[in-house]
Amino acid sequence: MARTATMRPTTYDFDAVEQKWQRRWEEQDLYRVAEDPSKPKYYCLEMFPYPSGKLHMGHVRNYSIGDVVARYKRMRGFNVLHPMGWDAFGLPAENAAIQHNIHPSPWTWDNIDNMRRQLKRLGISYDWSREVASCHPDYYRWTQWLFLQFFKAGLAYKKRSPVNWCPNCATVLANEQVVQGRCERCDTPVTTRELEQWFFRITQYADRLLEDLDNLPGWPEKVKIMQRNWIGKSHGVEIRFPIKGMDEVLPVFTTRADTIYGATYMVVAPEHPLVPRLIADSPDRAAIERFIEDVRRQDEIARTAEEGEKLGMFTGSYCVNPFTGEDIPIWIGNYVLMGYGTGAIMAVPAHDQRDLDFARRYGLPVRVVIAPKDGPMPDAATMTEAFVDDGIMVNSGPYDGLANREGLERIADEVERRGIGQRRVQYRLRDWLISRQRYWGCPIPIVYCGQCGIVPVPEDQLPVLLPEDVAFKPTGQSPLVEKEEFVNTTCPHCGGAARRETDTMDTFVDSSWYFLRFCDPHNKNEAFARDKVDYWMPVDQYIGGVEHAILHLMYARFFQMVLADLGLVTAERPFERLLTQGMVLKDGAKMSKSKGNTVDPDAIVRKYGADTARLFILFAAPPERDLEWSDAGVEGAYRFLNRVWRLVGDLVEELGPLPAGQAAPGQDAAAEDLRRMVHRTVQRVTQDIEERFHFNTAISAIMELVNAFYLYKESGGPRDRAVVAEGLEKLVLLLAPFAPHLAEELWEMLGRSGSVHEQPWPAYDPEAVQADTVEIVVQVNGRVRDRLWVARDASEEEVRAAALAMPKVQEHIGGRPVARVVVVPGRLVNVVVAG
RNA sequence: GCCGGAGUGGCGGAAAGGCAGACGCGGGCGACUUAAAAUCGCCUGGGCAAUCCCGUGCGGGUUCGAGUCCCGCCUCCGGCACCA
Repeated sequence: MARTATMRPTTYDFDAVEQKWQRRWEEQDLYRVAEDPSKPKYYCLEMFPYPSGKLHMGHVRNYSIGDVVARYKRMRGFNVLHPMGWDAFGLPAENAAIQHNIHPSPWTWDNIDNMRRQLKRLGISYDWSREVASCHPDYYRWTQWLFLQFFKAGLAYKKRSPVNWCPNCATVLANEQVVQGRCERCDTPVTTRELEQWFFRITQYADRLLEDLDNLPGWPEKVKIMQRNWIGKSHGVEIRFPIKGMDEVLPVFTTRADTIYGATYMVVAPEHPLVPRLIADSPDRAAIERFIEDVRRQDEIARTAEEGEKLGMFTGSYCVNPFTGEDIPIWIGNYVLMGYGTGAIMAVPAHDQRDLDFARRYGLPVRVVIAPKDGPMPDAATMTEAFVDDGIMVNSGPYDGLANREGLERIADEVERRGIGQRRVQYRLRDWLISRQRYWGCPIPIVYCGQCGIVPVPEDQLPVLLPEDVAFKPTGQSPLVEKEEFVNTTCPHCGGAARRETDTMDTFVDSSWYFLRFCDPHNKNEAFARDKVDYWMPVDQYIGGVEHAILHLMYARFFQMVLADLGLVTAERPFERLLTQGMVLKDGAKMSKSKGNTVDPDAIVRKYGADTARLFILFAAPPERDLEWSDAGVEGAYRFLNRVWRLVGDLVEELGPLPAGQAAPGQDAAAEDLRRMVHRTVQRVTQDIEERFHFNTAISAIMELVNAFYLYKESGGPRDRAVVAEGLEKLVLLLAPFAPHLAEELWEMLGRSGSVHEQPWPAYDPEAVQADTVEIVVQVNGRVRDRLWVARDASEEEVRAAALAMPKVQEHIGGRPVARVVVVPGRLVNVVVAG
C-alpha cells in the first residue's frame, strides 16, 4: 500500500532488540521471585545441565520449552520459580585434567561461565540469583550433610562388593564407563574385584517407590513402566533343599514352585558362599576353581555379548528334592547371578529356556511336568523350546491334573506347612552404590579410626573440602589417595590418628536434591529452610530428556521420600508433572560430535537471533516427539517474526496510537471476521498450552492470525481502529512466551508501558468466537458431495431438509430410498441410502 | 527375547470417530522492480482434465462414517536384557 511507510526496513535488528530487552530485564530483576503466600505458586524446572562447556540443541530445546511454561504461568498470575544451576561434578572434568593438564575446577568454572552467557543470550527467564553449582562447597557441604542424615537413619552403609576393575588403569570403573566389557578409555577387558563400597539402602523403599508411581498421573506412562520394570517386583517362594551328606540347606528362589517335580538339577552362582564346601570332595576341584576364576574374569564381557553362552560344571554334591525325594546334582553355572534371589536356582529345563539350553549342553535330564491345555505334549527327549505357558500339572504326584496356577499355591502352602521355606517377594532393584574412586566429586564425610572404626564427620566440621592443589597423573587413580594432608586426619571421636574416606559420591547424589536447594539457595545454616521448601515444593512441571527416566528420576523420588520420612520436607513426591522431551535429530540421527551433524546454537543465534531459534524449535514438533533440524525451517521462523514486526509497525504507523482494551463487534464484515479470528486464536493458543503443551499448534494458530491480519490490511478497506488495536494487543501477548524479546519490542511499539511479561494472559469472549452461520458438510453414504451454509442455531430438521433439497445430493441418491439421515449439529449431514 | 513409541504429500508436521494433509518448508505463477533480492498475493497429494476415482505401513473387522476404535501382521526408533 502506498500510504504505508516506505522507508522502514523489512527486517528488524534482532541483535539490538534482544540485547536491549535482556539488559532491561536484568536491570529490573524481572524474573526474581520470593515466597508470596498471597499468590498461587508455580515451580517450573528444567533438568540442570552438566557444564560440558557449550550448549547443544537439546539444551536449547529443553530450556525453550521450560521458558514457555514459566512465562505463560507468570502471565496467568502465578508466582513462578524458574531457577537454573549446574550439575558440576563428574568425570569429563577429570578427563580434561589428564588430557589438557588443566585442573577440573577452573575447567568447570570456565565452562559454567560460557554456558551461563549462552543461556542469558537465549533470554530464558531464570531467576539467576538462585543459581547453584553442585561442585561449590556451599552446595556440597549440604550434600555431605544429607549423606550423614542417611547414615544416621541406617540408610547409608558400607559393604564389600564386586566392582568393575580395569587392570591397565588400575582403577574402578562405573558401569557407564564399561563399553562392551572393555574400559572406555584404554579398551582393556574389564574384570571384577571386591572392594569396600558405600551404598544407599534404596531397596528398603522398593515397594513404596513402586506403589507411589500410581500417584503420579502427571508423568508419562512410558517412564512409569520403565521404573516399574527396573524395580522388578516378583512374587515367589523360597525353598530350602537339604544338601546330601552335609548339615546344610541350599535355599532357592522360584516364581514357578508349580514346576518343582520337574527340577532335575540345581545351579549355584560361581560366587555362592557354599561353593568351597560343595566342591571340597570333587576330584575336579582344581578345574572347577579355574572355571570360577574364568567366569569371574570374563563376567563383564560375557554379560554384554549377546546371548552369552551358558557354561557350568558339576560340583560333585547333591541335594534332595523335598517333594520327590530324589537326589539331584548341584552345578555351578555362569548364568545364575549372586545378586538376585538366593544366588541359587532349581533348574526345570522343560519349563525354562535357560535351564533347557544348559541341560542340552551338558546332557542333563528333562522332565515335563506341565502339559499344554490344548495341543500336543512336548517331548522331553527332543524339545528345544521350553514350555513356559500355563497348563495342567503332570508327573507331579498328588498335584496331577491341577491347573498349574492352583498347584503353585498348593505347593507353596505345603512348603510353608513343612517349614522348608516360605512365600516371599523379590525385587530386581539393588541398593544404590554411591562410592566412586574419583577426585572430582563430593567427598564422603567419613573417617576411619583404628580404635572407633567408621566415624561420621561431625556436622559442624562440614564441609569436608576437596583439596584443590592436587596433581593429575594418568594413573587412573584418584589424586585424593596420595594427598597425605587430606587422607591423614584425627578421629572426631577419640582424637587419635585416622584416615579419611578417599572415595567421592556418585554425581547422581548431587542431583537428587538440587530442586530443594533452589528453594533456599543461600542458606548458610541449613540445606534448606523447611518453610521455603514447603512453599515451593513440589516442582509443578519438570522437563528434561528421557535418558533420565530411570536413574535420576528414581533417585530423586527416593531422596524426597526419605527426607519426608525424616521430617525435613512435607511433600513426598518431588515432581508433580513430568515432560520428557524428544531428541534433536539431524538427517534422521541424533546430533553428536562423533557423527559430525551438530548445529551450534551460538551460530544460529548470531545469524537469526534467540527468538527465531526458540520459535523454530518449538514449532517444528510437539515437545515429546523427536525433532528434525531444518535450516530452511529456521529461515521460515525468522521470516514469520519479521512478518509480525512489519504488521505491527505498518499498522501503528498508519493508524497512530491505538486504544487499549476490548473491542466492540466490528464495524463491517471484514472487521468482524478479523475480530472473531482474534478471539478464536486466543482460545486455541490457550488450550494448546494449557491442556496439551502442544506449542507447535499454538504457534501455527498465531501464524494463521497473522495471515488473517495481512488479508485485512492488504485489502485496503476501511479500518476498524478498535478491532485492530485489540487484535494487535492480543497477538503480541500470545507471542510473548514464544518470542519474548520481539514481544517486548512490539508492546512498546503499540505504545504500551511495562513489560509485556507482566501483563495478564489475554482473555477471549466466547460470544465473539461464534460465527452467525456455519458450514455443514453434506455426505451421501459417507462421501462428501456438497456443502451447506446454515444459521448457527438451525434446528436438526432444518438442516436435514436443506441438505436433502440440494441437487447434488438428489443426484447421488439417484431415486433410491433414504434409509437414514445422520445430522451432527454444526458439522455435517450424512444421507444413507441402500445399495 | 521382553517392554514402550512411531509409520500420513517432495520434507517437518495438523486432524482427541465427522471435509485427510491446518501451519511451515520446498516448488510454481503473478504483483512491485530497469533487474535481482526482499516483500505482498494466488496455486501446489496422485490419477494429463473432471462435478469422477484413488489415497494415512499391510490384511481383516466394528460403525451411517475410521488416520483415529478392535483383531492379526510388517518396518523403523528407544529402553531393559541370563532377574529364576
